[in-house]
Amino acid sequence: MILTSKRAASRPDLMKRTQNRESAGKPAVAAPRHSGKPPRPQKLQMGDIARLAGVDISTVSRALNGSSLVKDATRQRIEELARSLNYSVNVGARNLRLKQNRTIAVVVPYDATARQQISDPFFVGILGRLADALTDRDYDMLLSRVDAERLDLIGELAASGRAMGVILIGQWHRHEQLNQLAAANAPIVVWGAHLPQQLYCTVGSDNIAGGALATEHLVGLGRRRIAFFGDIEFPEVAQRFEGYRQTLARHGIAQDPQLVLRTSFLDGSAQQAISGLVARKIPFDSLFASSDLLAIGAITALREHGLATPEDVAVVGYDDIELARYYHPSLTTIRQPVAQGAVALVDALLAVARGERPKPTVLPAELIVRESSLSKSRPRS
Amino acid sequence: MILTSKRAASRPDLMKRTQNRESAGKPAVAAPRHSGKPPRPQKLQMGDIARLAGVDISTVSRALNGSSLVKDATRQRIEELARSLNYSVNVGARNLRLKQNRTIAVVVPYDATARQQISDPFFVGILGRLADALTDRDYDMLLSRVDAERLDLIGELAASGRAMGVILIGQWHRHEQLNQLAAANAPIVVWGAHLPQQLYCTVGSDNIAGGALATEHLVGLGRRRIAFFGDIEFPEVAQRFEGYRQTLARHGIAQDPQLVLRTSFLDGSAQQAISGLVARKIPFDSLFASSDLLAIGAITALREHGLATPEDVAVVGYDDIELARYYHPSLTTIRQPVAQGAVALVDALLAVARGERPKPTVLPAELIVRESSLSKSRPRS
DNA sequence: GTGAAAGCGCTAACAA
DNA sequence: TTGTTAGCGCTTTCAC
Repeated sequence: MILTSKRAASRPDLMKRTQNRESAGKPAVAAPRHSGKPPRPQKLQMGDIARLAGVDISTVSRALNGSSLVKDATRQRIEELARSLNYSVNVGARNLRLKQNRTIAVVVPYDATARQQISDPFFVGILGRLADALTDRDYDMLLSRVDAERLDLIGELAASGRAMGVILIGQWHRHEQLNQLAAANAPIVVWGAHLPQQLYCTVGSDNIAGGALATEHLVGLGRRRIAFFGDIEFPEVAQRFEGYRQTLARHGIAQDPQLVLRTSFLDGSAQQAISGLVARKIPFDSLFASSDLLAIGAITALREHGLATPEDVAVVGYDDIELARYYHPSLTTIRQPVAQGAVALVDALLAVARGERPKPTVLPAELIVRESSLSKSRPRS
Repeated sequence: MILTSKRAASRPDLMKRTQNRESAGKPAVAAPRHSGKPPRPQKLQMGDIARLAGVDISTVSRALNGSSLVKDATRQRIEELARSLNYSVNVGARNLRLKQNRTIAVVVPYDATARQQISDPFFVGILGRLADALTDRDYDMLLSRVDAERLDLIGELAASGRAMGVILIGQWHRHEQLNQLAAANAPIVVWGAHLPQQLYCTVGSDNIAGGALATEHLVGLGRRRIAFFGDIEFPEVAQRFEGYRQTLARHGIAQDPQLVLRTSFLDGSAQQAISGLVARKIPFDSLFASSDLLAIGAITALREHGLATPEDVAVVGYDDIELARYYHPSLTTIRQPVAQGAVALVDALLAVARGERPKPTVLPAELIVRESSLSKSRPRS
C-alpha cells in the first residue's frame, strides 16, 4: 500500500472543519460571513462526535450501531454526546456504504383526464395503512404521483436507487405496461386484480366474490332490475362485474345490457348515467356501484329525479370508505381489508426485492349492510 | 501526488465487475449460483456505461449531466446507451457527493387517541397538491406519519439527511414543541395558524376571516342562535371561533356559552354534542362547524333527532372538501385555497433551507354557499 | 477495545 | 474535449 496517512493529512476540508468548530465558541470574527444570511451551521457529522469524544470515528460508528466491540463506558459517552447534540447518522452515506436502501416508493397513478385522483378516499386509506406497515418495519415511504400514461417512469424510482422497490396503488387498465416493467425486472407490487398471464405480483381483494356478495344481497331483498355502475376497463371493476353477472345467472335473472353503465368517478358521470336511465324510462329497482363514491353520486342524482334510496332504488357501493357510515342514507357496501392488504403489499415487495416471486394475494371481501339497501322495495308508480 | 493509477489497478471489485459483465453473454457456467434464487442482476452503474461506451466514467457523468464540455457525438452515444439499458444515476451517491438533497419530508401528525387521521380529506387534499408542487420543482416527497406526542422526531428527518426539510401538515396544539424545533434550527414549515411569538414559518388561510364569513352568512339568513362546533385547542379552530365571536359581537348578538361545543372529528363527538343540546333543550337554529367532517356528523345527528337541515338548523362547514358538493344536503362551507397553500409551503420551506426567514403566509378564505344553509328558518315547534 | 485505511457510486477540479 | 484523481460521510476489515 503506497498511501499511508498521507491521505488524511492531505484533506484540507477536514482541517477546515476542525478549525471552524474550534472557533465556534468565539464570536464571528475569525469566520467572516460572505452574505447577510444567518449562518446556518454545517451539519454535524460523525467526525465531530469522534473529536468531541476523543475517539476515532470508527469507534463512534461502532458505538452508534450497537457493536459489542466497543467498551460500555465509551458507548455511553458517545451516545450521550450524540443525543445531546442532536446528531443523527447520515442515512445517504450509510446506505451508499452498505449498498442498502430502506425506502419504498408508493406510486399513485393519476389520469391526466382526471378520472380518479390521489384523493379517492379508498386509496388514501391504503396509503395510511401502508405508512403504518412501512413504519413498523422501519422503512421510509416515498410518495409519487405518476401520470398513468407514463408508468414507465416507475422503473426509474428503483433504477436510480431512490427506492428499493415500488408499490403501485391502482392497476388501472395498464396491465401490459406493468407486465413490461416486471419483465424488465423492476421490483414492483401492485394493488389490484389478479389477472392471468401476470408477471407482476398483485395484492387485492376478491372482487368476483365482492361483486357476487353485493348482487346476492340485492337479489335477496327481492330486487330484480339491478343496475351496474362502473368502468369495466379497470380489471378490478371488471371482476366485480363478473361477480354480478354470475350471480344474476345463478338466479336465472336475465341480464339487461341497458342496466350496465360505464361510469367513472366523482366527475358527474354517475349523474349522467342516472339521468339517462330515467330519460329512457328504463326501469330499475336497485344499483350496484363499483365504488362508494359512485354510489354517493348516484344517490344524489336519484334524489334529484325524485327517487328515494333505498325505497325506490336500493344501492350497494364498494370499498367501505369512512364516509359510507356517515352518509345519508348510510351506505351498504363491500369492505376490502385494507390494513391486511397494506401489510401484504409491503411483505410482497420485500420478497420481490429479495429476488423471490411471491404469489399474488387475494383477500376476502365482506358485505356491510346499512340503510341504503335496508327496506323492501315499494311499488313504482 | 503519490498515488497514480496504482489505485485503480488495486481495486479488485472493479476487475470482478468487469469480468462478470463480460461473461454475461455466456450461459451461467462460469458464474455459479449459490442459491436457487433467480440471479437478480447487479444494478447497472456509471462505470458500466463508461466501459460499454469506451470512455471514462467522468465523461459519462458529464454527458448525463448535460455538460457542454462533452462532444455532441459522444453525448449522443452515451445517452442512447444509458436509455437503452435503463440506466439511471444513483441519486444517493450523487447527493452525497454534491452535498445536496432534493427530498422534502411531509409529516402528518396523528394522535394516538385518534382525533384526526391522515385520512382527513382536507389534509389529503393538501397532500396531493404538495405532491404536485414538489414534483414541479423536481423534489421527492417523503411521507411520514408521526405521533403528535413525538414531534421531536421530526428533527431527525432533517438531521439524518433523509430530507432537506420538513413540511408539517397540521399544527395541532403543539405550538411550543414546534417553536422548540425551530429554535433548534430545524428546517420546518407548518400548515396552520399564524400565532404571536412564533419562531417557525406558517402557511394557512385567514381563519378569523373564515369564521367571520361563515357567521356573517348565518346572521344574514336571520339566524341568531348559532352553535359553534370545534376544538379550540387547535389554533386554527380557535381563530375560526374568534371570527365567530367577533361577528356575533358586531351584530350585538349575545354569545351563549352553551352553544359552543368542543367537538373533535369523525369519532361521534358531533353526535354527542347534538344529543346534548337537544336533551338540554337548548334552542339553536344554525351551526358553524370548524370542519366539513364535523358538519356532516352534525347533520347526521340532527336528522336522527328529527331536525332537518337547513330548515330547522342551517349548517356551515369549513374546508370545502370534495364531498361537500356531493353530500345531501350539499354543504355550505369555507374554502381554503389549498393549491396555493401547497405552493406557498414548498416555497417557504425552500427559503428556510436557504437560511432565510420567510414571512408567514395568510391566504384568503372564501364562502361557498350550498343547500345546507340555503332556505330561511322555519318556526320551531 | 480501538485506530488506520479502503471504498460505496458519483462529481469536479485539475491535468493533458 | 477527455482522463485522472480526490473525496462526499459512512462502515468495516485488518492491524495493533
